[in-house]
Amino acid sequence: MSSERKVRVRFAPSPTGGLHLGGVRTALFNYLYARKHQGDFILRVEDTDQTRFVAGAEEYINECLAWCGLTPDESPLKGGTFGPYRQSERKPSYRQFAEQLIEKGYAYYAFDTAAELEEQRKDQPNFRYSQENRLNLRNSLSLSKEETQELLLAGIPHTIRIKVPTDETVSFTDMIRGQVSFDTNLIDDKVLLKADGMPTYHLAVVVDDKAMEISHVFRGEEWLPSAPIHILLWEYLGWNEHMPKWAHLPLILKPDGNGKLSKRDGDRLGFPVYAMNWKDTQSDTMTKGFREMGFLPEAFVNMLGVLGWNDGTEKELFSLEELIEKFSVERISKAGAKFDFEKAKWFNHEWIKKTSNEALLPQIKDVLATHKVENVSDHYISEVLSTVKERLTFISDFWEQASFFFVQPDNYDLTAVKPKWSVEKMSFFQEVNVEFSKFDSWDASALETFFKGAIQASGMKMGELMMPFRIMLVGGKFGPDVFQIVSLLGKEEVIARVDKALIAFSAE
RNA sequence: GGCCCGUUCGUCUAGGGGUUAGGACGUUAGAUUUUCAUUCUAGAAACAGGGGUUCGAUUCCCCUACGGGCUACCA
Repeated sequence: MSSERKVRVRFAPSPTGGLHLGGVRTALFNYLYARKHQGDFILRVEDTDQTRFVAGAEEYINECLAWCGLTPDESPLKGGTFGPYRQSERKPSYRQFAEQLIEKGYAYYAFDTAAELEEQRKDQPNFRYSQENRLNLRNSLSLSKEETQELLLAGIPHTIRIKVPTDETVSFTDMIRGQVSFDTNLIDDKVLLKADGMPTYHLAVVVDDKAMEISHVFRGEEWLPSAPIHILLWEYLGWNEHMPKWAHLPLILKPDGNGKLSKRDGDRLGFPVYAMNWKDTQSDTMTKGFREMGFLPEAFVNMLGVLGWNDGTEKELFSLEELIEKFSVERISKAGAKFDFEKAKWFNHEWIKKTSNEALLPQIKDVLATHKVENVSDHYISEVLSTVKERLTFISDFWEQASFFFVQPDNYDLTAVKPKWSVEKMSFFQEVNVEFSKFDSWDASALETFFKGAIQASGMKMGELMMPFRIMLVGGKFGPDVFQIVSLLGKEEVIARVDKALIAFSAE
């Protein structure tokens, strides 16, 4: 948080509830650019539209960013020298700028009510409030000065609209797309200040970005069509030399059909779309998040970082620090990217493998706790984790992959044992169990040698006894190497499990 | 409808006037693991179409098609 910094970048979500993948990626690219250039990363909340404001959303956004490691230097909760960081708290300043534009002839009062305009649109589907028809509508351009004053003094509700010029071209350089041009005749006179005195996004971003000395704007491609409005505003307000550089990020698209990825797609296709669980108190619905699903923040950030960006090499696994180091705007692709949950899972798998047991331990303990497993030593959990780590896609898979290390199997896959079960096998295991009890050092390879030797001595086949042994220990045909399991479980436990299973196997 | 942006394997992408068009996810087949998963190896799989420019175009230009976005007193 230092105002001398040249690069100041902001992430400005609207607190409608939940933080979408696309939102996090926008935040990430903002963050990467800021850090890459030793600049500031700012969180501003755009809550001008009260009807869409959701309580608790601000804290939620903060938590999401913190989880991803994208902690803002300035934010509504943290403060900073350019506050306030909530748009709704900046209300007084907006009107002043809108009126300044009117004085300069770049904007005007419009008295048409929402209902009247609605009526117009009914008749003409292509209706636009623009230079073509603004003189036929009720505003300070078509009305006389006196009439306008009268209406204003009478307190008639009105908006302030930008007066878009005729026959001009607005062009600008987008850091991702290059030169982009718009014909002003095709741009409508957007509302700048609403009848309730609140600014629209168009006025607010420009005023706020100027006030907060924002140097670079990274936002979704959906904002490209309104960029000319913003550029006009920067010029009209006389701030041309402070205008930020623009970068319109490609969108994240639905995996199957067409269109932007939405919350509904996640529900429909069975994957999260929000960074963290979001509980909508109004509808009392819970939307699942990546965090709660068992994603590591490193994997989540990595996945988003390379969705529409790469460093030009074949490297795909990046930590946040590496992303900062390698990041360059020029390498952001122009086309939208369909979200692929399979690949997202792969990233998580890779990151689980990369992460140390110590770092994973707290989350593993949480998983165990949900299954009422407590009072297990960290050392033991860590040992178990080492044996099953590479089998995990999500942290929550730990239970499925390793529950038998903590609780005895209750059910056995008897169909795999029973048909070939025999008195010989029964007595083999009884004898082996006796031998087990005589072991002093409980070492995996020594046990393996012993067990295999015993099988040979019995004259039975290896496979006929290995499989039942496995099932005795874990309950089914799965899991890591048998003797690794044996050694981890410990002498007492193995003997107990064999005894227990023997009863189950011989029962009818 | 209008405007803007885009288009390389199914998906994410690398590449770039002359390449066997590379990688990853997924998929298929083998190997390993006397289980399952992992892992390893191999395979199938792409330059939207049509015109130019050029000795040569997937790469540059134009058109078409397709996809996406925007077209609110939402952001």
